[in-house]
Amino acid sequence: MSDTSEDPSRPVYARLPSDEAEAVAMQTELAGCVVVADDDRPVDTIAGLDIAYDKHSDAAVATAVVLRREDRAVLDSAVVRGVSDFPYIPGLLAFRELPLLLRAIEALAVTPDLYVCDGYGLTHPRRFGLACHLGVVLDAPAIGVAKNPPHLPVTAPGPRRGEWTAISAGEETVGCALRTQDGVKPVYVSVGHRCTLDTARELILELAPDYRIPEPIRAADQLGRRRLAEA
DNA sequence: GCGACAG
DNA sequence: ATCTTGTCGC
Repeated sequence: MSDTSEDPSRPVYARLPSDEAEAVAMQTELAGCVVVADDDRPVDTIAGLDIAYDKHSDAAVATAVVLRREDRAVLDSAVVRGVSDFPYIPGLLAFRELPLLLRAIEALAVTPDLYVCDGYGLTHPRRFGLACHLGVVLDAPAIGVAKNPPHLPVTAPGPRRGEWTAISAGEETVGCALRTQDGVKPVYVSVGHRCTLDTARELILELAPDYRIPEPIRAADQLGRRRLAEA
């Protein structure tokens, strides 16, 4: 069902910003587009996204894996090899990863109801992490799940699966630390676009029944490393 | 006040 | 992200 005849629907990435200042300006402007509210449509399919990098070459493999929420079965997946044209700069991860992730998403045959990104959503210095950027560009529900905490005061949640604490920046709540398994380090969940933090937190917990990392991201991560090791 | 910030 | 084995525990 993918029609590649035309897609001027990505003005944001007609070109990458030429320097940090421009990137920051883009984020600051786009941050106003983020919607923090749940859609009416139910979430039945979720896509996990990730990028694996080769150790010595500049090769990168972006993966998108769509899982059925009901049983977390894999419904579809896409892999795309490429190179990042932007370096990793704290706070500007989206400019490094989004182009490749979008290509992987385009290669999917199934359009997921929601995307789960590896990294921050609103838990970002300018409230516009990778998950927000992806969500706004696709105008789709998105959630960010990071393995490391932001430089904000974070109170450790209780030791049991499901326990969590809110993460605030000033007066606003920008995310939460969520314990997805008993006794493991928490993951940091934040809204990317078109969903609420409560929904994001509940969904991520539901999607992580056996491991610390939620299944969508875990599946994408594993697929990426496999394909990187193969060819 | 300055600097620290996902992958 | 990536470099890296065995080992402790359920």
